[in-house]
Amino acid sequence: MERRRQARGERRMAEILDAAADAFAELGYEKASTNAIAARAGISPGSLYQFFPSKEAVASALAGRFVADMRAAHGSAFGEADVAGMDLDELLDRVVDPLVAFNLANPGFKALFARPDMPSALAESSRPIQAAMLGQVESILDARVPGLAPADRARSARVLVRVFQAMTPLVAAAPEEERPAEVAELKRVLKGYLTSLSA
Amino acid sequence: MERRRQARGERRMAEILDAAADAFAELGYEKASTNAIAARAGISPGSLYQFFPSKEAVASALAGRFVADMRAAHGSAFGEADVAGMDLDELLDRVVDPLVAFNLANPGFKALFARPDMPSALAESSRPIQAAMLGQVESILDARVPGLAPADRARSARVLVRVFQAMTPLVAAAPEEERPAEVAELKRVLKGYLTSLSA
DNA sequence: TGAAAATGCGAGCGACCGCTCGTATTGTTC
DNA sequence: GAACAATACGAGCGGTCGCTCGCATTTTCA
Repeated sequence: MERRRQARGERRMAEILDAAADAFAELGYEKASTNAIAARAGISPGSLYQFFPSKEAVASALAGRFVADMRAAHGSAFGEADVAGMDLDELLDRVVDPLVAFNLANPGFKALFARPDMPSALAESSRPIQAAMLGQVESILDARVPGLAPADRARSARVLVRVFQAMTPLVAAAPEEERPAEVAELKRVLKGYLTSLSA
Repeated sequence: MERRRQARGERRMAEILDAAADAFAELGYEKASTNAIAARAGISPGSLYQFFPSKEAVASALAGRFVADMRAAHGSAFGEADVAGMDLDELLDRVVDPLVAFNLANPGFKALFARPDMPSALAESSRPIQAAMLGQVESILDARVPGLAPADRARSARVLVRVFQAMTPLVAAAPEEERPAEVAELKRVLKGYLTSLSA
């Protein structure tokens, strides 16, 4: 079902995803109309549909690109060093800072991944990264809190991811000089919870 | 600008708010159309607009009713007893349990309050709820952590409310037998953060 | 009892949505 | 350069949305 793409077409697709990320960030998924996305990309509505069969497909492709970008930029920082022995503050710095930076650098990201009411195909696209993040967090938990039962570990991982997702918009919305303080609070929440788990 | 209402009109307004709460809970704010709300209330679209000038006004009135209901049901538990001297676990029980119960008993509530990404129109309508919650939490913080600077206190209140908002859907989505465990995790997060603030 | 006010109706307006289609242009292949 | 695929256009389709308006019915009150 794949059609032959020209180099120009590949470029167009990237431009469309850029425009979609912009529009999603500024307007949210629902209010970012396909015509508006096309206009931001400097093309006609019809041209958008030369490359993506639906609005959902655009979002899905954008989600895929976010996943790839995140893996490329920060994937290694997640699970490589000796998590078990590291100072808790340092561990939090190593995990939280790159993720916060990615969220700030990609404002459209949260519109696609931090939503409770997502279109089904969109939820499907975001499942890999959700699962990956949960898995990484679970492996960290496994190293830091060895006595945890699997069900409790899974639940705690969900809690940690959820707290991060909830706090990130607070960080992004804060004026720039307030951000370090907001990030510190995010880490404080996570640290308090992790400390409580170890006790 | 107020018009004279008959008793029937007051009843209708309550029915419309009931229908709106239903529709918001089931469909979310955006997809709950005013015609659908009117249909659920058993009236015509025109009749709905006899009582509310816009969809946002319906949401705003519903938010107001939620605040009143919450105050009536659990308001006393929030700020009356000696918050300062109370055991932290007991304080959390007294604050969290009624709020969780209210959320579970009023499924439409989370569409107005516990939604991480709030459209601007909705944000305005739900501000009374947010303001009420922040104020209560700030007064508790004032009693429990007296050394906190006003700006830090406000920030911490935002963090606590945000965490609660983020965790509540997790509680609501969990199967009934899992809920106590999820609530316990919610309290654990809040306790860890509060403990960290006092240190 | 009769006029005025409040309540009730529902077809439909104007705006916008995701998306299509006929057609024109550009690029590739031989 | 001819044949064909890929790219580009934009008016407009079918549909939904929040909301209106002309008009019928019920209630209030003098």
